[in-house]
Amino acid sequence: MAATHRPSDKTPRTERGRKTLRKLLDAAATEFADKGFHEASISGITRSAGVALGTFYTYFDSKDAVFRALVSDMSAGVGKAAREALDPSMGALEIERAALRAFLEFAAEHKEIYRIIDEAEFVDPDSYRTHYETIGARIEERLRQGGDSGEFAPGLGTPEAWALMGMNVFLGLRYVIWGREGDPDFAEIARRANILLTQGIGR
Amino acid sequence: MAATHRPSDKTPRTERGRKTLRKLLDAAATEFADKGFHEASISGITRSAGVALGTFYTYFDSKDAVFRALVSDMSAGVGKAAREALDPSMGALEIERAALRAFLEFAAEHKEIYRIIDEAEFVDPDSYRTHYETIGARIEERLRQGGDSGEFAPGLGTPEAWALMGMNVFLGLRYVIWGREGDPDFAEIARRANILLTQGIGR
DNA sequence: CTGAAACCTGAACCACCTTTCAAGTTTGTT
DNA sequence: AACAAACTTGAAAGGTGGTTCAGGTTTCAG
Repeated sequence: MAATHRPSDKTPRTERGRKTLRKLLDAAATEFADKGFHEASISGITRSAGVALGTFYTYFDSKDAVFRALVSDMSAGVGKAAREALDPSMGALEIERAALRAFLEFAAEHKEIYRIIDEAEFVDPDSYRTHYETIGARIEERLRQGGDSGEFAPGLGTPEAWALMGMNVFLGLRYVIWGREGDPDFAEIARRANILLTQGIGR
Repeated sequence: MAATHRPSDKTPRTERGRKTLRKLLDAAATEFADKGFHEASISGITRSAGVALGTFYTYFDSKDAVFRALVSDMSAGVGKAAREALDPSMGALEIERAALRAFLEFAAEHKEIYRIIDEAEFVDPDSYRTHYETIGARIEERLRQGGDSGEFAPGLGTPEAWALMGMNVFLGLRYVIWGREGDPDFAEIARRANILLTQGIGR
């Protein structure tokens, strides 16, 4: 049990190697997003990468290993996108609205990434949990700062952070992944979520 | 494509048959929860149910079929638990607190159910989507009634319902599935979520 | 230029599992 | 009791696809 996942250094040493590795990672992202982990096949990946089957094992120890590599790449990508959309000069509330909007837009542009991270719950539970715990901690920190600055109520903590994260994820699921004709746009969704956040649903 | 899933009536006609079907469903729930859909095997299910391999196919057309049957069973179970915890005599806000608390308690008692429903996103996307859309519609209806009675703000709709559902699901993930030593209890979580809901996070 | 390391190739190996089926047993009805 | 329908059995068919490997090609430091 408790697979150790030592890196088992397969880092390429030549330019050709780095090119091939990149082709394999890109092909794997598409293949996993299209078919899901189990329906995806190594031979599909290598075919679409334009290399022979055996080449795959020059760079990865297994099908699981390439999936893990992909998840950690992508989880980092989400964090980066969020950081770039936020500006410390904004007010705390404004930050939350911008974060949700950035998240929705990012998800819309990278639906494939989201399917892969979701499937990590089953293929690589540790990365999945780490992914959400990292984001949750970041939100919690923002709530705390908002409390310090007097914009938010004091005493907000983990439960509020996870509630907010869940809100955002489910709004993404409904309006990005399952979006329908006639749905409000992302800015409108972010605005309504923000109202809910400020005032609650009471009258 | 667009698999039709006709029921293909394999309903048992004798007492013995009904017993066997139940044993298979229970065994399947455990097997899928323990190992996930793809690692689970029919032979594992039949072994733990104490019947021969071939018997499985008297009751289900395929591995997918038993999974679908399980998801729809369990989705119904969640709905039933919620309905039983709610009483129309409660106020609208109180209903939301009771609903979250009932949900958390149900999840705690049926962790296996949640892993299975999550995996339906990949194994049987239609059931997965139907599951959340049904619950979302139910929440939306409650919000609307709260609006009519004057307890909630008017004009609450789908976005608010999905936000609330996401809140609940993620609180369940964090405090039920990934609960830690020293976490607040479910009543406390429901209370804090309720405050967030009434007053928002503003001061 | 040259040799060793890095990289590539694809057929074959192999472990695993879903599904089928023909033959036997049990149940319930007439 | 007698018979048909329901149910059970487990061996084996049939497929799939991850992984290995021995031999060939390319790269690059010295």
